Amino acid sequence: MSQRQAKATLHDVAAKVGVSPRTVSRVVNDEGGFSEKTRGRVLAAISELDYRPNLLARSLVTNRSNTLALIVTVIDDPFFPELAHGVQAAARSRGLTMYLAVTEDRADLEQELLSRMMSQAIDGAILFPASQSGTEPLHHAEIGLPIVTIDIDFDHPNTCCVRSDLEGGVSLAVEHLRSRGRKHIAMLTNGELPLERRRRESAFRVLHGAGSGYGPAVVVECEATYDGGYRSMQRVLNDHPEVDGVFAYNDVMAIGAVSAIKDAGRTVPEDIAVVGCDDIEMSARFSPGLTSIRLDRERLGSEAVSRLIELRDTGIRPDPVTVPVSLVVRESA
Amino acid sequence: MSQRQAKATLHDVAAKVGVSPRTVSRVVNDEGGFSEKTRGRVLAAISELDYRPNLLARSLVTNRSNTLALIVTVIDDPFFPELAHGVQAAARSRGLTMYLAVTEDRADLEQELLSRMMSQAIDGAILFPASQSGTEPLHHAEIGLPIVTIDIDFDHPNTCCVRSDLEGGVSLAVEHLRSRGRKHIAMLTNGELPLERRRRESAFRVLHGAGSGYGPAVVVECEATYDGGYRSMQRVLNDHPEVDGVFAYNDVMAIGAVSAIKDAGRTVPEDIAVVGCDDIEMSARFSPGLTSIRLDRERLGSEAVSRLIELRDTGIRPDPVTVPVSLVVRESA
DNA sequence: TCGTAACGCGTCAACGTTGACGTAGTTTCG
DNA sequence: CGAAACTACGTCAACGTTGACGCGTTACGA
Repeated sequence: MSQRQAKATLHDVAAKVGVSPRTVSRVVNDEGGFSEKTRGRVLAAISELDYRPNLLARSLVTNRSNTLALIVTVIDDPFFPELAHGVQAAARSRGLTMYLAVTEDRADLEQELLSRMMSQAIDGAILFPASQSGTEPLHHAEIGLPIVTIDIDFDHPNTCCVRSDLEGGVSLAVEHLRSRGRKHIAMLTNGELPLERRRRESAFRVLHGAGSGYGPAVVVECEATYDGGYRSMQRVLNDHPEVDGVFAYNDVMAIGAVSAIKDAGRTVPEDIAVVGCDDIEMSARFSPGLTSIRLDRERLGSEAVSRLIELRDTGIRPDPVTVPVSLVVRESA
Repeated sequence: MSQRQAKATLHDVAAKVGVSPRTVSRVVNDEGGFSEKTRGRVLAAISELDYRPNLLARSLVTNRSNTLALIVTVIDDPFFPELAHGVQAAARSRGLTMYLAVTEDRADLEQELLSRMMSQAIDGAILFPASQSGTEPLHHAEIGLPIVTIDIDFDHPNTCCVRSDLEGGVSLAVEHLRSRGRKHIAMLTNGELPLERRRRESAFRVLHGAGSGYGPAVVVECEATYDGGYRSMQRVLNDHPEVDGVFAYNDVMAIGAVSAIKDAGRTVPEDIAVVGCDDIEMSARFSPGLTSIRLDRERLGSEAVSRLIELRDTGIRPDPVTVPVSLVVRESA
């Protein structure tokens, strides 16, 4: 038997003070239009009854909840928790609460989450789209859920994109590897990702492919996990023994690759130099320290949040941004 | 100018079909009380108008949202994402959606989140309490938010606790270290944690303290981070050179400790054996592989979710559970 | 044949809040 | 001194849904 005392409402407070609920509402929202004396009495009653506004009812009428959601594919990859930090900080500084939701990289789950958020008057979503998600998120954008996507531009009015300069990252990585005397660079990438994300692959091919004086470009696709990196590195070692430099799609894969290289009895960076991407915290602690392309999570987070708010408030598509990346040199390359 | 077409409501569907909104509602919720013919026409209209129920309005009247929140202190520590997996799986299998929220171990943020969830008719929260959170969560439980806590028992009617057998874990770890011939075991623990979590410290002192034939027990408090583990291990190396075994509060700290040991020019496990706790995924990949006390996230997740639902539906406090732990032996001890 | 139950549906109020608007009473100012 | 503006409220409907209840038809068993 839970002795849950019924929650106090505006009416209860109003009755206690002897004013109308509307006046209490005005005090709660600090709208003005009440005397100082009334304000005092209302506030007293509020704290006495432990009144808390029902955000549900409020959202029902205002169609706004001051809540945003960050929807990511996985949280195993430490990059996403770190991104969540950035988003949370930006959201809080603007008075918004952030919820985090995980799609497990499944389009149906993504769909379901977006749908749910729409009908819960979540103000908007920052979405890292699932591999197979296609254009379904657009449907929600069309119906009115403002969506800011990360890295992938959906090119839709109620949508906006915040990207990292991944092509720039590819250049930084490849040029760094060259400056270390590497001639044969392989790229470990993620084949399940949507076309947009393949831009870095193109960038790599341009830099390092046939006709560049280097190459040919070795590009291996694999899952964006430690195991994926490990196995695809094994393949590279086997099929392309000439490779002396590796650029991985992300740090988790890079760490897997380093393990594979070590397990094959070769050394990093002497035999093969490795550069990752994301610069997750762990990379600095890994041994050897991982050289990586750093993505600026703070900046990504704040740009995404501010664009989401703009989208919500004006309905006008903000300009997309490209956040610069940087090279962090450690021992692995 | 976003061309957001107004969302369709029950009324719109009803008007289109020529029945009352109440009947449409019955079809949507599959309550029965309508003919097969009506059902068909309603469903047709629903898909034609792309009607989606407004969960907000529904929750306002039913006081239920089929949404639960997992509130954790941090997401940097990989244990929490892994726990989130367990909870998400359990929640989904019961038709609930999980949101994840982060308190950054701040009591005020925790407070705010709970408060927000209450007024958004979130069905309940699975809470990993912040260090300093005191008894404030109880306040929310009192007003009606079902809360399942992890590891820490608040002992309140509208609350329930799901624990790991951490004392058992301490025994497993200490006995394993002894079986490896270790005589002088240090424990790295987290001083900021609430009293309940200190139980493992007591367990350790009993097992290894004065009078046990071993000891004296060396217990060092530090932050539950990599750096915390690193620095406190440095202190141990300095102040207690006789120490040949270490049990850390969690794997992240253990990994920091291993790094400190290596940097001091000593070896793991030869000079000092290290056992962690949690058995996060990374521990298997770390070199040397970390021996650790494995907490069962799947089980924790499903126990927590089922208890939360029981609490919500019956209002009766379910029995608390203690989930067993196990020892995973790798190279570090 | 009639009473009764089941079916299929409608009506109405309520959930707790805010937007739009109205209205006394007071102040301001030309 | 009268019109206008302002202050401090109150009233009412609406947001979109569901719970409680009612009512006319049909079906069925005695």
